[in-house]
Amino acid sequence: MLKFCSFTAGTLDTINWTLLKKNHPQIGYKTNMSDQKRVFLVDAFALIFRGYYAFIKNPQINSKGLDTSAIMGFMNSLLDVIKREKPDHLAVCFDKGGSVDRVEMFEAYKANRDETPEAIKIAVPYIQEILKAMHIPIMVKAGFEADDVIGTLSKQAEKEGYKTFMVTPDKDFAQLVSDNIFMYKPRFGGGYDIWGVPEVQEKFGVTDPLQVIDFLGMMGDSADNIPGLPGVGEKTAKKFLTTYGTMENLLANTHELKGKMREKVEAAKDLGLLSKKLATIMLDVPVTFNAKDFELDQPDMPKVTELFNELEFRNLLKNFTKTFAIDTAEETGASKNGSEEKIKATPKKETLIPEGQFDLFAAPGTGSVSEEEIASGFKTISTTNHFYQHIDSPFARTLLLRNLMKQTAVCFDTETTGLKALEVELIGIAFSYETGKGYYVSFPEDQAETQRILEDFRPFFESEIEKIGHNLKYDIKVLSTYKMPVKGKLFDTMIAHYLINPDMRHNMDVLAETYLNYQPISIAELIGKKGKNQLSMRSVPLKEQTEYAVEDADITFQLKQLFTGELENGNVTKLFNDIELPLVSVLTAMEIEGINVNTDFLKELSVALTADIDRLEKSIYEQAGEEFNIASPKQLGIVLFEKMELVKKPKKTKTGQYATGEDILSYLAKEHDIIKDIQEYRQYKKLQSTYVDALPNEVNPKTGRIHTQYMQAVAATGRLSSNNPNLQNIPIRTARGREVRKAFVPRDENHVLLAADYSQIELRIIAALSEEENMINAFKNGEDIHASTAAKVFNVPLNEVTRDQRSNAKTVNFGIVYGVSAFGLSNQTDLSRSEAKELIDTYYETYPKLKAYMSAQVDFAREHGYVETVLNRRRYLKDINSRNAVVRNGAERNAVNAPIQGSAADIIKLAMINIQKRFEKEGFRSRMLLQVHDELVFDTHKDELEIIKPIIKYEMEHAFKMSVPLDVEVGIGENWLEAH
DNA sequence: CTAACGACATA
DNA sequence: GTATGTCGTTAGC
Repeated sequence: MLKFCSFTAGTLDTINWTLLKKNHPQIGYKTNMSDQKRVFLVDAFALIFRGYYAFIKNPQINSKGLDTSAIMGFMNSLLDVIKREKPDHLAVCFDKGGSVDRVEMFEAYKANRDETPEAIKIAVPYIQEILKAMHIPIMVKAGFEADDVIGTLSKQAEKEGYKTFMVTPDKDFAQLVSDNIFMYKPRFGGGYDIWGVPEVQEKFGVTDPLQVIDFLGMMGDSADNIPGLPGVGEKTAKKFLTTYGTMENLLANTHELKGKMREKVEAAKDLGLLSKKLATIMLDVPVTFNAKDFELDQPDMPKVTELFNELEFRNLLKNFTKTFAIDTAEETGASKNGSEEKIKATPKKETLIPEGQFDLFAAPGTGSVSEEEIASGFKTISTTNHFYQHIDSPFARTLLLRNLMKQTAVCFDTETTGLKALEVELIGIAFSYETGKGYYVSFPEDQAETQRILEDFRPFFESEIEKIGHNLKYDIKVLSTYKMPVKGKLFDTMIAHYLINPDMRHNMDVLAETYLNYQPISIAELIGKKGKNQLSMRSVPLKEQTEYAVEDADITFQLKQLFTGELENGNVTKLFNDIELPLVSVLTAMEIEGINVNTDFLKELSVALTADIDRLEKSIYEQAGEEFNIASPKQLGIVLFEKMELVKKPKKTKTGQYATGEDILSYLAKEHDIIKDIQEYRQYKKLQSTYVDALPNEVNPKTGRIHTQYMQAVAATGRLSSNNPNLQNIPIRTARGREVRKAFVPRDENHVLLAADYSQIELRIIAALSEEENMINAFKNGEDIHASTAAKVFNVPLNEVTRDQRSNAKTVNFGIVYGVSAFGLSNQTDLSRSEAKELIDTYYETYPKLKAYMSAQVDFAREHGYVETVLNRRRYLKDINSRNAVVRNGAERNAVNAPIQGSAADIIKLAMINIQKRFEKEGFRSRMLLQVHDELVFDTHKDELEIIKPIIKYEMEHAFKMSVPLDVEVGIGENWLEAH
């Protein structure tokens, strides 16, 4: 068999040169400029870690629950190198047992690194298996780090006349760079940078790459725990290097330094020399560069295929086979270059649309795969044939509408001037109803004209045609400000994916990359990063607006086709169609409605709070004997525990600060009166900053009301969440906090606020699901469940239950829902650890079926990899079979909690949909305003009060039938607090 | 200017 | 022990 390296130099030159020019016009290198032989040494762990963290927000979990992120990341990088470079010599270097020498020198060396993530640990054996199958040599030397192995091999290869490329993102390697040794730094998402001597000189401000060692020694490296010189960072290190050249020279001339810096550096001379040693890559590892061993050979295709299949690396396998296929083709002379081969695989269609010509009926072409795609692994707009048309004349709009009306399903996506749906202006709407094809209708700044153009499309929006979108709630809200209703069935790809995998993120960019292997134009590229200097979409040229907007609609349209099947696979189609999609409309209506807030009242409240805060501040300063920032946990910790020495052994947080949380302070309250003041101060500060002062700023100037946003695809259990502002965490527990609720008032004097609460819904659900008769009967008899539990657990008559007993029973009842542990319970109550354990044991004896149910949930999760709610909403628990007990226990608590919290969420969502339906059917003037997990709040017209009250109660109590009755308490008042 | 952290508000 | 979101401080870019 021939090898990769058997191509003619000419062909390779051409390909690589084009790639390089495309990605790095500033770099003059090619990896194979001369006839010199090339060897690539790959730093395995660095690439594995990098790959793992690249996927951290979106871990790659295969159907067996294996986290393959690290393997995938590494293989992508490796394959990318092979594909680009066709190296003739290549080896992959691993660490084994860390560096014996360095640890001898400095005990803390790499000591404070976090525990290696599980996914990385399991990755190594897989990767080594794959490498073996690919016939790629693996270099490991026990007691040495990969750095040292690579360093030694590079220098040996250089002597033998090779050009060496060290494939690693780790800047430490810069010290090895020479005329024949280069760093080859893979970039995220494909591409790479090559650092030769000039690059190293520039990046580190050195004349000789060896000075990189001095540089690292001076500034230190927290990842490797190289201490460095105190007070010396990047800037100072560069300055020193320019002046002194080396660490030794600096240390010999410290008398030239000034002030504090001189003191610090002089005191740390030994540390400096040690740091330099630690940063030095060893060049005398007992390994030998034997060119023959490193020659790249043909992979064992069946074996690699088997491994990739096992890991479910479908795209990677395709990619791998493709790389390999080109090579054989070239060897046999069947094809001269890669792109020709690709074109054959996906022939171009005949339909060519002349630039600028208006053609609504054109079929999209199919693209060839370009070098850029090979580079990043993702398709992009420039590698994909597409037909995106800007629509800007009345005639074109007429034609577009005519075509839209012929469809059964159309995807649309609005472009606007910002993120607040109810305050933005419409800039454009993209439509797509066919893969690779779409249209962009743009709107002028003149709002009257915008309204007129939009009216052209009213027949479409009001039609029964299915509307596809990504986060449709946003688009519908924007259109509502132009009085344009959106009717017909909806399909929201964001919500579809939320049901397919609730633990993932659902931005369209991620979905496009994951499901379509396609990287969309990034919004940041178009209008800049958010925050400062971000441009409006209006400032983007229409041509680019069209490409960006229609691409989104096109992708969304394609995702819908895929997700229809995925929903079916997850058995959540019904949940999607019957609950989540109808809920989109309900939430849209609630958000548009908003709630009335008495800002004058809040202003008064703020004044009162300020007075109290000032008083407490003075008192605290006096008792502490100094002024400091009480809001800074860091400063507060020092005052309490170093200056005042309130306690012998203070608790520390994970970052080494003194812990000053509420639980610690309550415990300390008996030690000193200052604690009480601090607790009060904290409470009032929180109230003022988060609620009293913040809420008035959230009032929409047009409506005079507060419009929260409900996030429907965030909480992994199926709950909603609320933000901008969060109205699901308005205070209620403390007297002072409760005042804030008085600010939430009815829309006018003809209305009152109505609040309807499920009583103990989660406990009722767990009672019903577990079929625990003892608990079910207590609910059926309308007993106080916590008192009833106390009576049973402490074996006393119901009417003799003490307050403490009830309180402890209540804590256990809640704990059960969260997945109790004795440790957690004893923290929450004044019980000791063993008392807590005893209480839990008795509890399980009292309610034996509860225990059985919980175990059954865990078993189910272990077997199927997920748990589900009463409406089949799934939560996947990848860690349920983890060997790490802490991680596994966490997953087990989720297995118990998710179905309960999630079923409660399902039930209130059902109730909301049914209530909204009846409101619309009967034409009530009352409105549903807020949802707070187990509570709904309404603006109720006084005339409708008596009709609506029983309707709400009935719909909530009968939303879902269980063996336990649901109970809803309804309250009415002139503000939210009164309504409770 | 941004991100991480600690603290704390709710169900 | 579950699920969230927001604020002020602080460290790092």
